[in-house]
Amino acid sequence: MYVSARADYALRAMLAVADAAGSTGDGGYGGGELVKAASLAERQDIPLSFLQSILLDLRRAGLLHSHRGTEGGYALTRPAAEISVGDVLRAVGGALTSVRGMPADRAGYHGVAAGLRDVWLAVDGAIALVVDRTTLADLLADRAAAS
Amino acid sequence: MYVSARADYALRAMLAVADAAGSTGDGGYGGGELVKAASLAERQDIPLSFLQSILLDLRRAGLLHSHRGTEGGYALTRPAAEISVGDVLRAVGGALTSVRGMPADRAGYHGVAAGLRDVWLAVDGAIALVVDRTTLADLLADRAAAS
DNA sequence: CAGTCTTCCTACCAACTAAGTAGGAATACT
DNA sequence: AGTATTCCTACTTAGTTGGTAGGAAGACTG
Repeated sequence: MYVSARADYALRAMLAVADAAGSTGDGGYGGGELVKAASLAERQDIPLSFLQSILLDLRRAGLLHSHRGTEGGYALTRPAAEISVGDVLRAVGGALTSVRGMPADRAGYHGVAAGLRDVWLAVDGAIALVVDRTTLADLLADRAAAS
Repeated sequence: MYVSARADYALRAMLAVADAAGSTGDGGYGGGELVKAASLAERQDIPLSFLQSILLDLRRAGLLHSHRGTEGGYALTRPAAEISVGDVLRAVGGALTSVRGMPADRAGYHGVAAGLRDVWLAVDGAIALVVDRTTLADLLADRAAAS
């Protein structure tokens, strides 16, 4: 699996949003707790203008809610426990497994290589199992337990 | 997981070598059954000169044995049942999982994102389980069963 | 209503990687 | 000697990724 900078930043930003809002005690989910893009960029060392285009993807995917203006910012649309790592990856990246730039399920093998398609599908399923099982809340809890 | 053209071609070439030698009845493993690069290229629609650089990788990784000259060609160094898909992928591609171009185990997260590293390691393990369990012989057998 | 803050959106640039090509040197057989 | 084939290096080309610039649109304050 290849994790692009875009996907990596997206996850870190989502975690930072969940953490900032969650510190108020409502489990990371509350309409009033908006976090500014500049604050996220600073806390996770992400170039601001690049981050903004990523936040746009996340909003279009329905994972974030945004608000403009002086007291604007971003907030989760669902509790952190209901957002999985896979949700975020698919919001910015497309398919989890790709063969030569195309999704794994349209590979087009022939002859002796016909069995490869099933291997890629099995890999895709194995990855999905891991990333869909892990939620943002899990990752934040791990951190709290480790510190 | 991203499967590059190089990795895809490598697997198809290895399968073709195993199949060509295996048709003699010795299970795909015999020093005398050399397959020419041009023959592999034609059977799996791979650009010949590109294939040659891939075969070189496979030879350096110890998966193929080669012989020059008029009756030259390539053969497996081990029976097809002892070569896994993962062996081939690692021969041409490096790490199975990479984050921003670097191996998953040296990610360097801080703050709220610290838990991500464990996610990537879990993904890497899940992929390895699939590709190391599947051998070239398995794939050839699947094809025989399906036809 | 003017001013300020922030998100929103499009277009663009630079660097890198992947994919594929070309040409020749070394080796093995006849 | 001649021919066939692997071997190896260097190069070209096209696409993607990572990142930047500059403004338009909306939201609050006074």
